[in-house]
Amino acid sequence: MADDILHEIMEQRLEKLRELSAQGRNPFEITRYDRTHLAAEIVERYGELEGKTVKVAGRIISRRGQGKVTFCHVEDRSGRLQLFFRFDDLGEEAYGQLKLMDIGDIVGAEGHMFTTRTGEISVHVARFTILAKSLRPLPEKWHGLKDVELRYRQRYVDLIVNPEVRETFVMRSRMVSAIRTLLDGKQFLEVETPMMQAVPGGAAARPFITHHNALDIDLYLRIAPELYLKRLIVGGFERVYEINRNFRNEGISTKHNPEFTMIEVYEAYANLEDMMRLCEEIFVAAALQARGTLQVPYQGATIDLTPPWKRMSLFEALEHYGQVDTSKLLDFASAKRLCQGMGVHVDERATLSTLINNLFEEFVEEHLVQPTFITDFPTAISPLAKRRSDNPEFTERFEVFVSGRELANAFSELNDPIDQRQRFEDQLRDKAAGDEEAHPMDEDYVRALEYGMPPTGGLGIGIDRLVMLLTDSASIRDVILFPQLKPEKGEVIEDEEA
RNA sequence: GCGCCUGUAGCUCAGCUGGUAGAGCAACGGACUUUUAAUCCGUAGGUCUAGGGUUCGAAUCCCUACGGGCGCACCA
Repeated sequence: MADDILHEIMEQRLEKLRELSAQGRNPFEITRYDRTHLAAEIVERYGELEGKTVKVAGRIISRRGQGKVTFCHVEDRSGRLQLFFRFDDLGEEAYGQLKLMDIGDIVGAEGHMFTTRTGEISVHVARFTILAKSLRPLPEKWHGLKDVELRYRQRYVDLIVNPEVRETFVMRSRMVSAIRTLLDGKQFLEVETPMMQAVPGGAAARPFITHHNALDIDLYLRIAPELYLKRLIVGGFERVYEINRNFRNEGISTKHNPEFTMIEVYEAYANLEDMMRLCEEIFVAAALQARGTLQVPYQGATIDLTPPWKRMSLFEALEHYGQVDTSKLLDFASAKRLCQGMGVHVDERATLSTLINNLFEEFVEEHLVQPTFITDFPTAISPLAKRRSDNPEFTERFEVFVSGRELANAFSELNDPIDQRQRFEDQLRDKAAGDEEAHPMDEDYVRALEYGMPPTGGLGIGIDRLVMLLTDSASIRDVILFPQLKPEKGEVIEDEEA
């Protein structure tokens, strides 16, 4: 806050800034600096650069002064490099400038390449310029920034001082890029569909509500792009995908952030089998990009992503791991009795879906460490999936579990408009019975299906969870740059309208 | 929403059954012309998250609030 009393350290640094300005060297007036090399390039190509002059720029992250000679490390996006300053070379005035430079400052330096006595590749600085003054002290170099609250709130500091954090987000970006490359190569089209929707569909979740003033209507932040992407299949795109945020107004945990990133892929003339192969391919592409191997360490275990992955139906899994009598799981009343009989928690708001989910979490999930397709979900909990032709009580659907966690969900898409309308109506009955997350009716979506949608396979993968897996991160907050936290004091905007 | 843990200097942490706050790093001053967690000497730095209470006396014990972590519930 501007009215806070400035701390002593900041006051000292402001004084240095004033001194620089007085010398006509106000760093904040500088607009560019021409680098010749990045730090990592220099180290890599030292053989040809030795003795040559280079210009580098970055943040000063350490300093070892030794009287008439000073060593610093400067860090740019590629890595770090040592700078060597010597009184005899720089002269009194330039060497004296070092007094005005602090750890954290952004500096440009020019000089020839050499190796110090201890063998470190360094720039023998002939000229340097402070390009931006850092007024706040950085956390300590040795222990870094550990306070998780500060790490999430001030991610910029976390990124400066904790290199593995930077590495995680670089890997995230490269994984997403690898997925795009894979899909683009298969002639999928990346599209963008509405974030603000009048009917929040495509998943079972509570939405965020927002308001459009000019139209004077409430809109919902999307909980999934699914129904719009399938409209595009109707429209003839045949292969589409979207990588973007979904918003769900639910609890926050190590596995849940209110906004999270999903990829959804739809392919016409493809079915569940095709989605299984595509899912495996996407995981493989991301893993090879991020780790260069399909044997990935996760929280002490080793996950083998080599296809083909294990397959097991939902009910097989319940019978196998929990000795659950799955014949009782086709309607709510008997499922409820079964759960009560087995001592499994039955919430007041429980639905058939949540009961099956509870049983699954209780008995099965923890066992699914290696990647596994769980298939054949009941139709009652899969309102957008096509029925199995051999048993209409079940759908052609799978979810992927790795390390006890759901990472993907896919089905052969329901393209029969008559059945789809019926399923929505069933959902409306659930809603009337108190299921807040029952899928709403979407008349326009049914209308789209009435024009005819080819048989289509669809796949959704939670990108954040995939990144967690491939970066060995325990919390979703470690793979989201700015995870949702309660606002800091003074950060809440007071409602000034009315 | 519930339970457990947690909040001390810019950062990382000590501070025992209550006696009014300490280290390392960072900072500031000094020495040091190839260091790398540089070293050595010196200096400064705190409404102990906030507000109540108990007490002669509270960072410490109690209550409340706020923030954060983990687990549960909800969900992906």
